Amino acid sequence: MKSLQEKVLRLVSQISRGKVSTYKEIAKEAGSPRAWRAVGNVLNKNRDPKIPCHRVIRSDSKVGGYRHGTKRKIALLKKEGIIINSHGKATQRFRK
DNA sequence: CGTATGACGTGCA
DNA sequence: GTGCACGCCATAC
Repeated sequence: MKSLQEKVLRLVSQISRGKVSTYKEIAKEAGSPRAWRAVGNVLNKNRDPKIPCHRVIRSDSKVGGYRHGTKRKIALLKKEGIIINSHGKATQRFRK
């Protein structure tokens, strides 16, 4: 039985560049549709350089937060090709 | 073992 | 449309 963290990290690392996913979707794919809370926690505590955690946004299409700073996350997403609205929303498509 | 926290989500005023 | 409050899971202390 893999820890939630392992599943989450794996799914996040599977996200293609230029695309984003949501905490809820990841939690659902991880096997716990109600664990989006834990998903965010895992990513926060486990800052892995090989995990594009900045590609994970909220279900509202909002960028959400980032351990390094939300601004940083937005900048990375923009570099990836994701367009962020003035309201902090990712107008680009999400999921893989 | 029990309490508190968190990069959240949804509902209601 | 905006703001507040409650609910939820897993992990850390």
